[in-house]
This record gives sequence, structure tokens and C-alpha cells, in this order.
Amino acid sequence: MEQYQTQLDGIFQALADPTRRAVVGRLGRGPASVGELAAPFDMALPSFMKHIHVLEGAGLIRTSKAGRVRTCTIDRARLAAVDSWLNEQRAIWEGRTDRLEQFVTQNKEQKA
Amino acid sequence: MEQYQTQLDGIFQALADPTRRAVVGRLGRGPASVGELAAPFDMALPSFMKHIHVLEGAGLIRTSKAGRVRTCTIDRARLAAVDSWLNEQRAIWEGRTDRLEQFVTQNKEQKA
DNA sequence: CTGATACTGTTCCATAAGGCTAAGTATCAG
DNA sequence: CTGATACTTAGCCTTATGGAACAGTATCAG
Repeated sequence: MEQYQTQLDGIFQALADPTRRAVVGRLGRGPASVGELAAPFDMALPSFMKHIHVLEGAGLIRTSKAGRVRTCTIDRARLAAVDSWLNEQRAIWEGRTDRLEQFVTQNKEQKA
Repeated sequence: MEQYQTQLDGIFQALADPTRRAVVGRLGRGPASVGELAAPFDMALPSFMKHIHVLEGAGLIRTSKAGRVRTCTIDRARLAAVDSWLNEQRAIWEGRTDRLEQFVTQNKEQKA
């Protein structure tokens, strides 16, 4: 549960930048290399790489290197954590304690 | 559209802190004064107030002062923006095969 | 009127975030 | 082998963030 909060910190932080959200959006369409991902942005590559590292650190994307090329893919499961949090909030304000209960249970299962 | 992105920046940024998410969670149960909200946290009040300001700046909460007491309420419409973004991503992902096809085609055209 | 309460404003501090350049490493193409 | 490509590493710089202390203002309770 504590872990869940720390994860959310990283995820929300990662998504709080338009460049990184754009990367997530792009990767939703399929894997891409760092170079391809960086192309649309007017930014030096090392700067862009930081964004990639932030996204990877938050677990939102995974990367692997083949030859000179690092390929990035999205990790949808992590985005689902945001969805979970939102549902949690919805459950709170709708006064549906049962949904909150359900959420907590699901979360435990995911961890296991 | 540009405005939407800037809003998301602020919203995600605001939610990237456990104290602030806790405040959002608390306010989901109903309005509360700054003092009530601050009570659970081991933090000086001016420091806590910064979090309130961040949340208000992001539009996630609204506040009003009556006498000495500032009362905070949640603004659920803003949280809906997160939901929208998430749905966008889901739409992208679910349309993946079509769009990937489309992307590849476009990409070939661009290279040519 | 006086004191306690509930913020508010100001200033300071340490660290993190987001950008840059310059130089380095590792492939791949020829 | 050589050069180009695709990152990577390492600094450096500026601003933002999250915390603190301390002093101030404005109510409200008595």
C-alpha cells in the first residue's frame, strides 16, 4: 500500500510533462526507437533521454537495446494504476464503500 | 487544445504528491477547513498551505474564506480531465492495429 | 479589551527537474 | 579500417519544489 503510493508519485510526476505524455501517446501506437521518439521535439538528445529515463523509472515504458538502437514500448499495466486511483476517488465521492473494498482487493492480487 | 495540455501539466503535477492526493481523497468525502485538512500531517502550516495553493492552482479544489476559516471543496470536473486523457490513451491503444498500419504507411511516405 | 485561533506573508534552505554542451562508446555500412 | 549513426556519460546552469522558521493579520470567545 505504501509501495502503491510511491508508484503513483512517480507515475503522476512522469505524466506531468507534455513531452513525456506525447511519448506515451506515440508508444500507444507501437514500439519506437529513441531517435524516432525524439524527432518531433526541438530538444538535444541527452535532454530527451532524461524524459525516457523518467518514463522508464516510473514503469510506464520498457526499453531494450539491440545494436545501437534502443527500442521503447509502453507498459499499459502502469497506466492502469492511474485508472485505479481515479476509480478509488470516484468510489469515495459516490459513497460506494464496496467499490473501494473491491479496489483494495484487486490491488493486493496484482501485487501477488 | 494547447490549454488542455497546460491544464494536464498542472493536474498531474498536483497529483504527484502523496500529501496532495490525500487531501483530494479527504475532500471527496466533503468540504473541510485548512486546519482539518492539515491535522493528519506532520508539517508546518505554511508548508501545508503551499499544497493547498498547488491544488487550487491546478483547479482541483476551490476554497473560500468565512471569518478566520478557509473552507476547501473538491472540483470533480478537473479530475475528469485525467479520465479524459486516460480514455484518449486507451482509444489509441485499442485502435493500435489500424493506427500502426496507418503509421507505417505514413512513415514510408515521409521517408520517400 | 484581551487572548487564543486560524490562517497568511516572508524569507530561507536543500534538493530535484529540465534544459544545455562537449566528449565518449559502440555499432553498422562501405 | 574509417566514418557515420545512435545513443551515453558527465558536467554545468537555472528554475521549481517541498520543507522550515518567524512574524503578521484578522476573527471569535469571554
